Amino acid sequence: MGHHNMDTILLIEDDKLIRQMLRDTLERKNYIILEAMNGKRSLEILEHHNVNLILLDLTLPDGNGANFIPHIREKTNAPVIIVSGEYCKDQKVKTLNAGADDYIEKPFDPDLLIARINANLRRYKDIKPQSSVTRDRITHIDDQIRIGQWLYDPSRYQIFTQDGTEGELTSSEFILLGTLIQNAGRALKREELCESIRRDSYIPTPRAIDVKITRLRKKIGDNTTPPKIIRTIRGVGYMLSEDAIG
Amino acid sequence: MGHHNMDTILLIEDDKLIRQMLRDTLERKNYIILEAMNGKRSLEILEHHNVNLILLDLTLPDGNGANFIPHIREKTNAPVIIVSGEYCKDQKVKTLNAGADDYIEKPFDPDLLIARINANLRRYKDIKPQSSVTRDRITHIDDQIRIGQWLYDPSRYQIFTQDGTEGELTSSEFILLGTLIQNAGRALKREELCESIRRDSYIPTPRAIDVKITRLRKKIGDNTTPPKIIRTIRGVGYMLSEDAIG
DNA sequence: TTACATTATTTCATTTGTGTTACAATAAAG
DNA sequence: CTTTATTGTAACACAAATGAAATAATGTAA
Repeated sequence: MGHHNMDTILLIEDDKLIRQMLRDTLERKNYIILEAMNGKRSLEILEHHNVNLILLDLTLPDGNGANFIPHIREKTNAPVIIVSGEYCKDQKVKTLNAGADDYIEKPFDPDLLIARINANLRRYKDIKPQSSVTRDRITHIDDQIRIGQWLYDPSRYQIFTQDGTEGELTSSEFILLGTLIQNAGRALKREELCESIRRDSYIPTPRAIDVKITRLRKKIGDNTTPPKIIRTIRGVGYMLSEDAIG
Repeated sequence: MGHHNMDTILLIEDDKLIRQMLRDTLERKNYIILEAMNGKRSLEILEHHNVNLILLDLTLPDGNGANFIPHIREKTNAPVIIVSGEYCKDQKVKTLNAGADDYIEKPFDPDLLIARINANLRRYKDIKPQSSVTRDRITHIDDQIRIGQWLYDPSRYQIFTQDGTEGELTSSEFILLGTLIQNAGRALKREELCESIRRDSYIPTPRAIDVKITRLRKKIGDNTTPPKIIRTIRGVGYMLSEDAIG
């Protein structure tokens, strides 16, 4: 995909006009832009997207921007460039110590900003060759599928044995199993599995998946040690064995 | 940490004012917004980011929006909602056939738009388990890669021999190997390797890498003296031999 | 060769990750 | 509303992985 320079920049800036100005400037240089009007939101965005560089305003409605740097660092190592309203040497030192990578004052020359951004991106890439996580396409199950000694029946939201005996999966266990089946032979992280069973406005902790997996294993009879159908991928999550389906 | 509803919406719309209006409306509902002013750029953005839903204007500078649907579908299965300037039944049918999921006309009621968006997101999630972007340091190697006599399989977080025998790498050994593969032919400093496997808030001593390398060499069968696959670069660190991969 | 520096390997206490149960919170059913 | 089923968290036991330290082996320079 040889588009060079398609890096993503997250703008954390409360002033809408400045955001818009920055967006215009940077989009002209072919960057992909994400905007956050405050610190809290920026963290939420980082939870969902890989960004290559962050422009961080110091005066945010929910606190001094510098205070967010540690939280940003928990989520990404992308370079953080501070955009400060007025020059203040103490503050500069303080923010750089806090983990910022560069510091630039308003008003700034657009070309200078671009230059700084490029320099930081270059440095970042030298240290960490890293790109966005790939996302496999997942197909919908519409036919019955054999899973172990069971038949997974999407139309009835339940599993059955050959002789018609009905399983006892709850709906979320059924969905979880479906997700595993759709991705058989691929290790799924707890977070991915969480997504598949989450109810609106509530996301369980990753450990809740362990409990569900335990129950699921028991109900489908995956009782060898270690389990053969739903395998544990230590440090990652779980994977349905390809041998188990058909 | 309930970030529910933190879905990402890609706006494909040439009119800046409408883009801005949509952004305002949707950001108020906590969606993350990406903007593309034309079809070509939208495809580039999709190359880099996972989006949950797409709002597609039909009148774009580089062609009718409907023509982009197949290209969008090559990159994502996220629902596409057409935003049309004027109502035209033929066009509606045509775009829905082309793969759009919903159709809404300008001018539209913001609440209606939100309702349609939510409905489509819900439907999409019923079908596809959605993995949020994760930030772990797992390699982004997409395909299996030969390494020595092994096959490095990112989807299973494990290495395998030609005949399917499974390796015994731990997840961090697997990640370490991935880092070496990504940088094959380049000597990596211990500090760099530390980075790739470090757990949150803990940085091991560089010597810990030696131990991991020893274990890794043993497990991949790199047992010549000196080792040929993972070579020691004295005074620097380690380097994966380019001959070993393919 | 020796003397020194760097890396390899083993050991083992510590840390981390997972399986499981019990229970509380929540949703569903009567 | 009460009862029941489902669900997720907390707690604990256990297993695996990890890395610091000690020791052995190897490379390097003189």
